[in-house]
Amino acid sequence: MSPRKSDATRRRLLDAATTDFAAHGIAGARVDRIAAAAGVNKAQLYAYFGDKLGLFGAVFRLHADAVVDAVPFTADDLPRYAVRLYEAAIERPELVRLATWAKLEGVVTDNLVTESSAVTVKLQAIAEAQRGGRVTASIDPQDVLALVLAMALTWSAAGLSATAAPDDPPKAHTRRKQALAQAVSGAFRGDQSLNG
Amino acid sequence: MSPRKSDATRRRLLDAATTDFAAHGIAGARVDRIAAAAGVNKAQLYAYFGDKLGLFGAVFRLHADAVVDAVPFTADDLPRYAVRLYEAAIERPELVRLATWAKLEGVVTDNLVTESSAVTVKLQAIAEAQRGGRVTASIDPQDVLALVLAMALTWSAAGLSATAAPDDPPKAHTRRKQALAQAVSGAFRGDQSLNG
DNA sequence: ATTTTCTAACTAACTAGTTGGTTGGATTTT
DNA sequence: AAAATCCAACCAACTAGTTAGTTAGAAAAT
Repeated sequence: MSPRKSDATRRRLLDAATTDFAAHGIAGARVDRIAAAAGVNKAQLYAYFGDKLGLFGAVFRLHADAVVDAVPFTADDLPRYAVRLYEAAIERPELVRLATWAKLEGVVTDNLVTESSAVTVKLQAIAEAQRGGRVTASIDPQDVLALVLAMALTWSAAGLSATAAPDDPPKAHTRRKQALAQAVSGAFRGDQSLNG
Repeated sequence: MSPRKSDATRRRLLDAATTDFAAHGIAGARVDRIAAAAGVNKAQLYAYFGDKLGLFGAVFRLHADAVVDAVPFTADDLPRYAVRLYEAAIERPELVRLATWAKLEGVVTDNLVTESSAVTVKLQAIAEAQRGGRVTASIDPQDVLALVLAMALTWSAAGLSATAAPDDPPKAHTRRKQALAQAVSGAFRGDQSLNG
């Protein structure tokens, strides 16, 4: 039951694959490059993960779980959730890049962040916050979540605007986080009626 | 001075390239496939556009111009601008896909929608609306524009949520557009003080 | 001794980009 | 007007290198 050597090999492959898939996408990633970076023979890669897409799937699941575990959802405080997401997307941009590529390359049918079981919980929490008047009830929970996500990832690798980097001046981060919090706060405010 | 035959060839190449680049990205696109789809010999493609990246650049510029021409910017009515963008992104999703891929594949240094000269005009219009109290002054014009863009493209090919399609039920489009307009309206409202 | 983990070498198909030459219509020459 | 010349547009076939995926067997662990 000691940690088998193959587990370390697997791990090294996943790390190298994360880097390569995040940098180049599925079509652009190179199996040889991944194997070389991991210091693992290519045949091992195929033994563990079946094929290139299987490897991508493993990488994707790994990081999706990490983000869900790391960023707690607070339906009663959406601005805070948005800011947490902003920070996570900057510190570890891999998942956003992987997800964006997966979507563009069509390896998922429709939505991918929105289809996991963790999303159901979030939607229910939003609905509850709406009943309590803490989030506007005139926007569907699905759209609330989608918009918060989009706003939080405005400056991420998925966004079309300038991408934020960890080494940006602290003032820039603060400015964006305040803008984000204020915008999210105003967008879903529950105690007033607005017409579009 | 009659329209030269080569113009039609060029056009067919650009059309085919748009489809292929939008569908598969730069690395995923295939020069042979594009030439075949256009009914044009591959050597012509290289004669006209230099190389694969040159072709991508031509395709990208073509669609970027089309969108800037088609979607007028109204700083005094950001919700309306957002809804117009939502509609444009659904009717012709090519540009969003092309831009997203360009950003992911790193063919642009930092920002790409944000670096054109058309953006300067928009930023100035936002600043003016802020001075008039029609847009909140506590968010930098750059961030206002970035957030509006991100919100409008929430359900586009670039977003991580479910992608909207032209043949979605009209009710779904209406629901999303209302949600978008309300959220944008609340996010940048100028006549009240909100703390993040 | 036997199962598991690893590896070098291989293949068949595919890739972006090039070459050398052909076509058909317009311009110039006779 | 007929023949010679010109030229942009066109194309089949090729090159040189890369690609995902496989195989048969060595090394190591149990």
